This record gives sequence, structure tokens and C-alpha cells, in this order.
Amino acid sequence: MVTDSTKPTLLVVDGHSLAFRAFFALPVENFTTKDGQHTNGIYGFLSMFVNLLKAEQPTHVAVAFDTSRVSFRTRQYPDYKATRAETPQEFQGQIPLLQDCLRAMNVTVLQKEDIEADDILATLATQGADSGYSVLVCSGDRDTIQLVDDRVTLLYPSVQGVSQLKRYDPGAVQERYGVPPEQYPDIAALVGETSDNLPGVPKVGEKTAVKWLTQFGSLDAIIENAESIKGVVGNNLREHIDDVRRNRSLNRLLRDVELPVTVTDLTRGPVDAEALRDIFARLEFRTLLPRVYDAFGAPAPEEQAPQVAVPAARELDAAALAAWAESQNGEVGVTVVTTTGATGGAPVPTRIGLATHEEAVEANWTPQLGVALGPWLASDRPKVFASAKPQLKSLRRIGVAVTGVVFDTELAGWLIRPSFPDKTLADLVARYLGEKLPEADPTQLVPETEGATPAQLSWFTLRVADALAADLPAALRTVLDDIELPTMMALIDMELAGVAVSHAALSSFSAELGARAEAIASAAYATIEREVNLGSPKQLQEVLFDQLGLPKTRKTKTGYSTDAAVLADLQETNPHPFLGQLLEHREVTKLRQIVESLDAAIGPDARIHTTYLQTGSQTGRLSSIDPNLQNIPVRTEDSRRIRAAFTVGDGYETLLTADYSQIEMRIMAHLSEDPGLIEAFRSGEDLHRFVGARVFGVDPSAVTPAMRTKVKAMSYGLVYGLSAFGLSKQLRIDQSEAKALMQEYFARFGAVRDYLRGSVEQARIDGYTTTIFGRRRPFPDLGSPNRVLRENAQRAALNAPIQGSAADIMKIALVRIHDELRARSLSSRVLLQIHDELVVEVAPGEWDAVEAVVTARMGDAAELSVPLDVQIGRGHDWNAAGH
DNA sequence: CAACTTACACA
DNA sequence: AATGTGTAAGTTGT
Repeated sequence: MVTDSTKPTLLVVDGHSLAFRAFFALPVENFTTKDGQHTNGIYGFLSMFVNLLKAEQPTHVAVAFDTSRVSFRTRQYPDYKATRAETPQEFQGQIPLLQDCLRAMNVTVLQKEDIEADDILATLATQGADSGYSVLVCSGDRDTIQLVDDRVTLLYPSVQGVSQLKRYDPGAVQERYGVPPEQYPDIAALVGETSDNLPGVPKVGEKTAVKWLTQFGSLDAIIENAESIKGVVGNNLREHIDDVRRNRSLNRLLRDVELPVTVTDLTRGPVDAEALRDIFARLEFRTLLPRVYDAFGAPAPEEQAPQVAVPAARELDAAALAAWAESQNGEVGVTVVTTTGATGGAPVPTRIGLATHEEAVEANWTPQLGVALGPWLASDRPKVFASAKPQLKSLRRIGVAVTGVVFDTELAGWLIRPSFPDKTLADLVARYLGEKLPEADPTQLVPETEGATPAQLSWFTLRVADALAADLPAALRTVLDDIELPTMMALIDMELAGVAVSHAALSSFSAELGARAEAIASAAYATIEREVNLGSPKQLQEVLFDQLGLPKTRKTKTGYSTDAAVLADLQETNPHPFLGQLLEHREVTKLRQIVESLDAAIGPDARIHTTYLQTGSQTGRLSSIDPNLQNIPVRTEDSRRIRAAFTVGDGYETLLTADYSQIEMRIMAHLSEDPGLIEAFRSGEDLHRFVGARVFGVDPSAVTPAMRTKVKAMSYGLVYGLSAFGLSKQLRIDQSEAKALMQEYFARFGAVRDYLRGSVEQARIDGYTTTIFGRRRPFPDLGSPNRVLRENAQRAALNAPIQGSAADIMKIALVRIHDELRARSLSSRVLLQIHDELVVEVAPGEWDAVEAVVTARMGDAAELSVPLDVQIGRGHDWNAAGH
């Protein structure tokens, strides 16, 4: 005989009804991801669910869902639940995500065509009770009361919300409804159920129903004795007997639904740490993860010790470390520890740790070690890093070159999941090994936990690299080997080279801009007869809309927009001197801010050294930080003075700029194989003039500037997933005119539309987009029922192969130019990459050779069905070189 | 003091 | 309601 304490407990939950209650209980504003996915139903359900797991400690669990609003009951009685309002779209979309969460928690999710969730619950509860389980049924549907008996308890959400569950055992049902559980459906049949659109006997409520049941003993007996019941209610009963019979038939839950599982299959497994982390990250649930692990009685993965014993780090002297490295045949993990920037100066190596899968060795970095280990580092013996770039940079600073980098965990992790922000070794150890990288507790003066040593970090790096390599599709491995690792080597040289910038030019320009800003501000204050902070959108709103009484503009989260587009619109409809002054002030202060930050970034070598983030974008582009040299102003006369401060450095002769013209449209032509677009590029005619001639049906020579502007905006917009609305706003034309323009465009370049449509559809099927060179970007939301989410994903998916292929091509060109300049022993060097432009510092006498290399390697970086056109510029500074 | 919001520079 | 980035300043909440 099993005692209660050892009896297995089965928990079965109606996912739909409880998530739906949570959906209404939690304010949607607080539960929306930055992408617009609503999560209130998911969060509320999971919160209740983990509490339940923790409190009840069930050994077996299942969550059941309805498949649709249609079931065998609606076939029997088409009006069943017919009065229910349409399920809100915001809720509908949450169900699949909730199911993903549950699966990640290793909880069985069940649903079956034609069957309601409660029937699945009834079936499992019956099986469970018959097999000796103690059964808990959790549902928000009162029909499940009939399941309660001495082995089955119902947990029913109270009016306060889903977190408060009331327990119904037979006694509690008797107390609350005045009848034993098995008779509850009789009451419900008599009273009816408004929410299910099942009318009962008029004027009969719970009280009367219970009275009759007590008096006659059963529903059948009541019906048999209907004649004997007096008064209006008696009449009503006799007139509605068919309704009562129907109600009783419909509210009987099926206890013998055929399911793909039996109760014994519902055991609780451990959570899938990686899947759970991913889905919670996507839903932006931060506090729920530890609660899940708590409910599962398992330590969170962060707290798990490594599954494999970490080898102790052996401290070696320079000669021994070098000898150890030379004796290794396979891949060696490498970790270079550097001084931190805060100590002043650029980081240089302080320690190095090496590891194989078996051994971990390390040493302080000394000049002697540099000499001893230098040959191995410079050899092509295979080395694996976690974030190699800063480490290789630190070595290069002290004159140590490294080759043979065959893997980088950060790059690989990014290629697999470009959207994932966490790519440090610690993150990847947690994600791919399910282990916690030992870290010294920084809050402790004397840390209780020892952090991993450099050699041990190298050991972890190797293991993570193995896991990543196993997860890396062949196409992405090619991107890593042929594009990303070589690009990283080129970036190291570019970052270390830096670009010469004139402090004198910037500081005087900054002062001038400051004076101009002040003058404009004074004039603006005079106009509005008071002083406000012109940089404060809040104060500006007061001035514009209250004081000056200008019409309200586009709404933002916190009020009304005062951005440049809005101010320009206002200036047209309600001209006011303050508007112009404000715009001018914005422009000048923005420039000053840029000039100031650039000036502050000039190093002791009179050059600015940016850092390129190789894993910072989702498309494959680089980004640039500290400072960002990819957004230096260019459009206005003032901004060109900033570019003029970027000069050729000492010992060099001139700057060369090389940019791809219309590379994205060329890729579009290649991918879409549109004959018109391909002809446009092969003809050598100006693209927008050619397209304008086709769209407006005139000779290329008759294309006016206005026509050219329109098709140019249209072409660029295409690559971004532009709508007629967006185009009309961009060009400040009627939406109808924008629509006509788009139609005319697609009539002439139909293959472009076909390609764009097809590529998004393919992405929906594959789950990711692919560039010409095989780089991928996942798009899980292309099939989302949430329209905002889906359409955002569609536009991004439209753009990703084009922007990504352009990034691939530029990286390939960069690497080949970088390598060829070195191979030919030229001193000229690439300094900057601005997406479709390279800036090269040309050494004396090398112009012709460098120009030839750059032109050729950019031009043949990819074999497209249209030529890649490269524009070269030459000058003493970036502005002069830019035309 | 950190997180969020707005605005704006570039491709 | 047109993709992808990074930075700064103001505002708001802890």
C-alpha cells in the first residue's frame, strides 16, 4: 500500500483558460517586448505555473491547449460558445510562444483537433487516478468540477487572478455548491452557462437547482418528476427540458480521449537550459528564470560547476612554456591577459595561458617570454581564442605577431546567432556547455570563489570552440574561415594604424561652432522672449505648442515630436523665426559635439584609433566605436571642414578613398536578375537617370532633377521594404502619387518585386536569410500572428541579404587589399572602412601601385551579373580625397 | 546613478 | 508606416 507521501502526483493544467485569464489580469503595457510582442498572458501563466510546481512538487505534469474554437461540441450544437467574442489577436499569438516555454521546461504540451483542453484534462485525470496517482487539475473552467473525487483535486483561479488558486476537494465542492462534485454538471445543466452560450431553465439558479437535486436525487429524477413542480419555474423547466438534456450532454467531459502519451510519459525532466534562456531572452523575461530553476529544484545553470574537472594551471618559466607550446600537435587555446586601460596607455600583455583539452599552462609575460614564444605565436600552428582581436592587438603593440588563428568563439557565436548580445566566453560557456565559468566575486575583498586562471580560460575556450564548431553549419564555417578571421587580422592593423587628425583644426573649429551656437541661441531667446534649454525636447514642446501655439505634431511616447523633419514641416505650414533658429542651433551644436569628441579622441601619436566591432551588427556589417568613425558628417559645407581635419600622416604622401557606387542596387540587380536593372548597370548610364527614363517613359536626357530624386528615393526605399506611405512622406508627395510611382516602377522592373517577395517567403520557410556568401540571419518572427512583429521582420528580412552581401563583398575586398599591400611590401595601409568606402594612407611613390591594387581587388571581390564600380579619390585630407 | 527617451550623424 | 549602426543630452525612476 502506497502512502500519500510517496504517492506520485500528477498535475494537469488547462493552458488556454489560465493564460487567457492572465492576459486580462496583467496590463499589456508592462508586458510588451521592444519588438512589440505582447507577453502578459505568457508571463502570468508561467508565474502561476512555477508557483504551482514549487508548492505541489508534482512528479508528472502536462499542459493542455485547445486547438481552435471548433470542437466536437460545436458540431453537436453550433451555438456552443457562439457568443464568445473573437479571441484577441494579441492573445492568440502568445500561445505558441507559451508552448515553446513549456517545452523548454520539458513539460508535455498536449492538444488535439476537435477536442477541448478540458477533455484532455479529464482523460489524464481519470487515467492518473486509476493508476494510483494523486491528481491535481488546474483549470479556469467550472466544468472540471465534475472531475473532483477523493483522488482528484481541482485548483481553480479565484476572482483576484491566476496567482490565487482555490482548492476544491469533494468536501469543498459540497460546501460551495451544496452537491457532491459528480452532481455539479446537473446543476450547471439546469442553470445554464452564459459564457458557453448554453441557456438553462429561466428563473432557475444554483439555489433552486440544488433544492431540486436534493429533493429528487438526480437530474433524471427531476426530469421524470417535472410535472410535479409547481409555479413559473416548474413551467419553465417543462418547456426547457430539451435544453437541460443538451446542456448535460455538452458539459460531460470526455474521459477516454486517445492521446499520444500515457500518464507515465509525463514525468518531469530537467529544463533545457539553452532553449529556456533563449526564449526568455526573446520575451524579455528577466526575473522568471531563477524562479523556474527554483521550482524545478535545480540550481540555475550559472551556479552549476563544470561537468568536467578543470585541469590545474601549471606555472612555467619562459623556456618551458615555449617548449610546451612547440610540443603540441593539435589546437591550443590561447588567452592573453592585458593591463586594463584605466592604468593609462594602451593595453599590453601581462600574462598568457595556453591549454589543450588535457593540460593548462601559463606564465607572466616578460620580454624573455616574448622571445621564447614568439616563433610559435608567429607560426601557423593552430590557435583558438575567445575574442582574439584585443589580445592580438596587445601583442602587436609590443611587436609580437600572431598567425595561425583558426577559431574565435566570439566570431563563431555571432555567426550562429547574430542577434545575441552575449558573446563573451562566460556567456558561451553557459550557453554551449551549460556550465558556469568560475569567476572571482568582485564584491568580496577576499574572494570566496577563485576565478579561472588564464590557462583555465584557454581550456574553456577550446571546449566552447568544439561545441560551437559542432553547431556551425558548413556555410557559416566557410564565412568564418574565408571572411571573418582574415577580416579580423586586417582590422587589427587598421585599428593600430589609426588615422591622423589635426587637433589645431578641430579645436579652432570647435570654438567657432561654440560661438555660433551661442549667437543663435541668443537670437532664439530674443525671438521667444525667454531663455530655455534648446536641447530639452520637453521645454521645446512648451515653447512651440503652448507659448507659440503651433499645431501639435507627431506623437511620441512622452509628448510631441520636435525632430528636424517635424520642424521643417511646421516651418512650411506655420512659418516662425524660432523654428529656423532652433534647426540651425541643433545643427551647429550637433557638429560641435562631434568635433569635441573627435578632438578628445586624438591620441599622443596625433591619430585617432577607433575600435571596430566585428560582431556588433545583425547583418554582417562592421560597426565602429570610441569614437565612431563611420558617421563623420559629410553633407554640409561645415561638416566637410570636419573631414578636412582627417589628414595624411607623417611619412605618407596622400590619402586615397575608394568607394563602391550603388553596391546595394547592384546586388539587387544580381539577386533579382531583373533584365532592366542589369541593363542599367551594364549601360554605364547614371542609374537613377536610366531608371527615371524607364519609369517616366522619357529619354534619359529628358529626366529632370525632380524625376531623378523620386526614382532615387524609390530605389533606395526598395532595399528597406518601403511602403507607399513611407515614400510619400520621404518625398513629401501625395500617397496616391507615391503609389502610382511604385506601380510604374514595378511595371518596368517586375523581377525586383518578384525577387523581394520570394526572398522573404524563402526566409519564412528556412527561418533565416542567406547572403551571396552564405552568411545567415535568423528571422523567427516571419510567421508571427502579431502583425507589427511580422511586418518588421519582413522588412528586415528583405534588407538582410542585400546589406549583408554588400558587407561580405567589402570584407573580402578589404582582406585582399590588406594582404596584397603586405605581400608586395608596400608601406601604404588601409585605415578606415565606412561600409562601402575604404580610406587608404598612401606612402610616397606608391600611388600608382596602390590605386591599381585597390581598384582591382574591390572590383573583383565578387563575380556578379553586373560590374562592381569603384570610385577612387585622392587628396591630402579626407575631404579633398572624397571627390 | 542607471535606464530610458529623443534626436541625429553615417552607410 | 524605411534597413543597419553609435553617441550625447535630457528626463525619470531607484
